[in-house]
Amino acid sequence: MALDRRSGCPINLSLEVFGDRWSLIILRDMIFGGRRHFRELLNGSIEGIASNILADRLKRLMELGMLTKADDPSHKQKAIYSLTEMAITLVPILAHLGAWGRVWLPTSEELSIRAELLEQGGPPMWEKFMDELRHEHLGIPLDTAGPSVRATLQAAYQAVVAKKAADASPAA
Amino acid sequence: MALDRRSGCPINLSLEVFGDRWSLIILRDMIFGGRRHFRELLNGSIEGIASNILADRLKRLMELGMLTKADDPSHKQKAIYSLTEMAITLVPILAHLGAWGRVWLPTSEELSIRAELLEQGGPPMWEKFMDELRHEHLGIPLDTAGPSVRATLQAAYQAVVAKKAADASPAA
DNA sequence: TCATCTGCTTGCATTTTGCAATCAGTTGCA
DNA sequence: TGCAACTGATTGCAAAATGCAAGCAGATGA
Repeated sequence: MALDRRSGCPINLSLEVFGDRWSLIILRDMIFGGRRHFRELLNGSIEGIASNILADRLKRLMELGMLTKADDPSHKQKAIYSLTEMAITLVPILAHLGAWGRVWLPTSEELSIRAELLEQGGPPMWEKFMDELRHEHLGIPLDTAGPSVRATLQAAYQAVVAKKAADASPAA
Repeated sequence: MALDRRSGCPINLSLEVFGDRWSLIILRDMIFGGRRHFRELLNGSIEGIASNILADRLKRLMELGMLTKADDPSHKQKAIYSLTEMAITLVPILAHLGAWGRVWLPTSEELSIRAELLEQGGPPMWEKFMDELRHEHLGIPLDTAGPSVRATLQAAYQAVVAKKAADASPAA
């Protein structure tokens, strides 16, 4: 499935790549959720993607050069999907998208804490995150130390979830 | 037409607002093309939007709070569409989208010059542009002087078109 | 008077989506 | 060895979205 090429406008072409309801959700789950397998993406999706749509989008994203697929040595039927540099450079767009949504839309607190931290971190944090993704997905050596950006975001998410649970049942 | 609310994730909610093939195209034409009327959007769209889709999206964007509609005093049948602050703050996202598309997708030279300038200008230029849009669409006083960002982008576009035409027929 | 323009609707064919069931092969465990 | 669970998908079908062409009533300008 190639691009429609309705026009050569960069915004239009970008929309033709991920201007649908699922492609960016899948990439979001791979980037921020660290998911690499079909089932992880299928069952881990809070939005509830259907398996045929997931299969179709993975195929399409591969054809567009956003993903690659490799055999998982631990299981003959498992496939590992990897982000390409093309997909990794979407991080700033996802950060902006999250920041905008957090301001204007009825987001939930626990799901928007990541967007908030990512916005506060700004371009330096995005760059660090992209380097981590390059390491994970492309095998490029990583020279930064300390906790990963994803782990930091994930910890903040867990903290909000824990706090909300504590608030809901204050009995010790 | 309200949000689906598949989840409270800010990225997901943003996609539910403009994660389709036309909403952002319409906003792009209003923001960068300065279009305010139905027919301008219909006939000026290089991607060729259909009139029923345009009508549906304008209605939806109004319901979502991205646009408002007012009577045009010059013509009893004309309506003027205006961007809200919610839509104006999409400028940085559109800038990133354009920058990403310019790198990774087969854009045309004349249609990507605006994205290039907008990327070079960075956040200061985006802020200036947003102030201009607030002036145009919300009536907020403008204190910056000099040529508008849109005029600058438009002039660059025209220059590329002229250059290409000259290259195609070099005879003086 | 009359062609043109205004925003927008209608009808209909095609495409995309969502949902549930299913598939063939692989694996881990008893 | 047997068998349930898991692997990445595919299939069939209904519902929804999209694309296209035509049309609409009222307003405007010459």
